[in-house]
Amino acid sequence: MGNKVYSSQKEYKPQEIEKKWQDFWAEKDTYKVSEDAPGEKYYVLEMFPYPSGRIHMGHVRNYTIGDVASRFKKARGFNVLHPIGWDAFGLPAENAAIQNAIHPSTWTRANIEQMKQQLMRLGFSYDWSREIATCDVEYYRWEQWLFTRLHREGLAYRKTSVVNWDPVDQTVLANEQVIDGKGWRSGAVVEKKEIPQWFLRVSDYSEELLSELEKMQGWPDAVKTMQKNWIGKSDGVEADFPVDGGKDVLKIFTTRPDTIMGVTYLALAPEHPLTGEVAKKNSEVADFIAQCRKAPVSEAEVETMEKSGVPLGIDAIHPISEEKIPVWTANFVLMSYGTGAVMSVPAHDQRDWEFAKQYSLPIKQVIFPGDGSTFDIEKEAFTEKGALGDSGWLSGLTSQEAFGKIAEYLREKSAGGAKTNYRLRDWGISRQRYWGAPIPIVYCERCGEVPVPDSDLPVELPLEIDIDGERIPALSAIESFIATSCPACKGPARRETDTMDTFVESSWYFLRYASPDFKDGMFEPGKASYWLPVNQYIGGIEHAILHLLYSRFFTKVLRDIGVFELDEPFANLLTQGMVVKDGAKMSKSLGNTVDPDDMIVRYGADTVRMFMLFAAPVEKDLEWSEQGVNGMFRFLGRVWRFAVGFFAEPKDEEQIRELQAEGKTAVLTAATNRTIKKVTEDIESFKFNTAISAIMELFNELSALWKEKSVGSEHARETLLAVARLIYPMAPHFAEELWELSGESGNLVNKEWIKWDEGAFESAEITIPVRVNSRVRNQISLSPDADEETARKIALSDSRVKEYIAGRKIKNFVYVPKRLVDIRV
RNA sequence: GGGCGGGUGGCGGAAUAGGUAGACGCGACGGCCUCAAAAGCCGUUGGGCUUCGGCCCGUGAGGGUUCGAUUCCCUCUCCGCCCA
Repeated sequence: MGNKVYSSQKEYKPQEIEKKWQDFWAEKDTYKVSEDAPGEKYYVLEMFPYPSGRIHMGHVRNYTIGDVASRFKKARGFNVLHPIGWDAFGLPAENAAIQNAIHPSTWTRANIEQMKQQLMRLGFSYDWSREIATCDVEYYRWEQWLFTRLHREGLAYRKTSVVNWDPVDQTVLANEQVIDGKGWRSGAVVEKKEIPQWFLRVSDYSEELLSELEKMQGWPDAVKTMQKNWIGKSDGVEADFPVDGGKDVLKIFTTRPDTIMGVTYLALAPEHPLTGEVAKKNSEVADFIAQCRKAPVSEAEVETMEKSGVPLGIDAIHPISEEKIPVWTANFVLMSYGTGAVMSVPAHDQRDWEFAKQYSLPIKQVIFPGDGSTFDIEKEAFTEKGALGDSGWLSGLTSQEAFGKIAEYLREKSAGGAKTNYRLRDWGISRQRYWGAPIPIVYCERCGEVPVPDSDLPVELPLEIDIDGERIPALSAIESFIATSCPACKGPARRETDTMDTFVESSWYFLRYASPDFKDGMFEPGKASYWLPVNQYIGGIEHAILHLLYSRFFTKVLRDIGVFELDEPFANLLTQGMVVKDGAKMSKSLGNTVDPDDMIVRYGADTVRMFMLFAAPVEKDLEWSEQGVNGMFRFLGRVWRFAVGFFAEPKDEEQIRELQAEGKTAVLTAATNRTIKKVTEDIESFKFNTAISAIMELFNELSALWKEKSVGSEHARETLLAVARLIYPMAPHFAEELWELSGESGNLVNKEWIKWDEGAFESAEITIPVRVNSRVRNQISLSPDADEETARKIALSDSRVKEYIAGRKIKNFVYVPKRLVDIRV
């Protein structure tokens, strides 16, 4: 480049420098990568953004972390893939369309353009040639293709199910989109509704999704625990309770089969088919069902709400005692978990106990404390395990023994047996919204549901539509879209009008980056094999469960249907903390957001990046502080002015001479090498805050030694260049400019990582403290490998140490090499 | 109710195979520069005492192990997140 126009600038002007380097990088296609480059591959990925309009500080933090990792790995010799794209389908685009009479596509594309410019202004090292947007037809067509394969394999199926229905947004909500019984966006009270929906059979993978977690060393324990709890494996027993005088059999699942002799009633979910059957003749039951329809459906809320129920007026036969057990329906039983029917044992389950007390149902104790003590069952349920009593032939067994015996007995009787249950449910992917990928299914009166054949894909989302938010599903308004012919019989048919959950797009985008323009499939297998798995994935903890679990599921499904051989998509995962201000997460509703662009204009991207990395450890929440940002700007300014002065001005005669003999050259060299080692190790392990403080310390030392003229210019230069190279992954524009100012050849972006010399800081003498009775009394100098005898001699001859020993007898002497001496008298 | 994480100066945070607590930065205070301000520069900054040499206390509370505990163990307490 040779453009030294800025070297005359005494003041640090990040805006000019940053523009210059961003243009340079773009012009040279610096970050474009291919599979045939030298070096081991390394795939760094940050969770792609939803194009909401503008980048927020959470993005800046996320992408800065990824950028440092990416630049660092590249300098370390890896062939680094660092892509970005857009999670471009979703409800906000549609809401914006309704409010502002703008098409979701137009709105989304404009946002992408704006946010892309913002990302570029932050100097991120993305390979923009791989940019994808999930609303591109060429993207979602492959998702549709996959859907038809899943359909063929029976992994995508349609069933009627109870859903959380948001009456304002007119859409189905996932459980986690229901907060306190209200829609997360609309705030409307959520209702229950039964509609046919498409599901993906995630539950088939429960066991593998769970057991693989054990092997995933590169994931935080917190995330693994959350997924484990979400999958919710429980070992128990399934038992059949035939309905008295009928053909129906009620299947129940319990993790406490040992309490089965204490069952005093059964409880069915209000949505259970038998409950519905009874309701036809029993208005009390019918009223109860209607009432429950308005109640919350999430497990957390079911737990805290008031329990209620009504008897169905029928009995079931206990599979072991053959006694008649009354059947109730109760609001705390979920149709979506287990079988929608539970056996109630008030004596040994607190919830059943409370329900029994409320409705004066019998409480029968069958488990007794193992130590022979007594327990007052009238006060609360006895929920611990123990010994069985009052249980017929099972009496005397321990809870543990009874588990196996009962499972075996039921199996022999063909009335149940041991069973493993998972809390994880199949993934409902139908959304009644417009702005999403159409589900590629055609309904034919003769042939039923028919997947769209490959030759007819993609099923393009029609762009001519008036979105008013009234018509739900939105696509049902477009007759030209719906009306089609059956791919099988060519007869008249109608298209599915639901679109897919946007989590479907984000479950495989990391594969598409390997070959974003591939025309013959989701991705080019050879390229994907080269790049995958993602070596380092970075994103918010809020995606710990759904996104990460679905992506793992997709990866396994692709493997099992023979598309791509991979078990787990993300080798290492980093979950960064939130950006908070005044103690709360930055959000528009709280009005505590800070616009990254404002900060870039005022301080420059390098300062913002550095502040983000410095202010808190990556996994913790980061408290935004403009004063902190300013502090970082001041630091960069100090380095800048020092460097400009150093490189531009003639060196003082005295400092041009090397000052090895009488100066502090060795001290500076040692500090430089020690810092290179520390920063390297810190960046490797994502400890950016301490990496930056180490760089600051080194610079402070350089600056002080230079000012007091105790180091020569050659050594000062060495340290200054080290500072530039160490700071490069975090503040790349700044570092490149310093490098250019120095007159060194090339650019840091192509330069390999700086090495250190261990010998430079293993000095001949070190200083360690001497403590007397646990108080530091003085420092002594000795060789790092001095033995205890030597250390003792030196320590005891120290005058201050002597003073504190004061002739007393030494009771204990401890010497920890390189650490300290501790004397007890 | 369960699981996970955490409590260190006025603030963000350093330091844990047990070994000089408070690195680095923010803020604050004092000074220099300036007509003034901004920027910049220099110095002080955990608390209490001090004969200015230092001394004592101090990492949520209490106890334990140890020559030595922010770090390990036990009890308690408070906060955050996830799940129920």
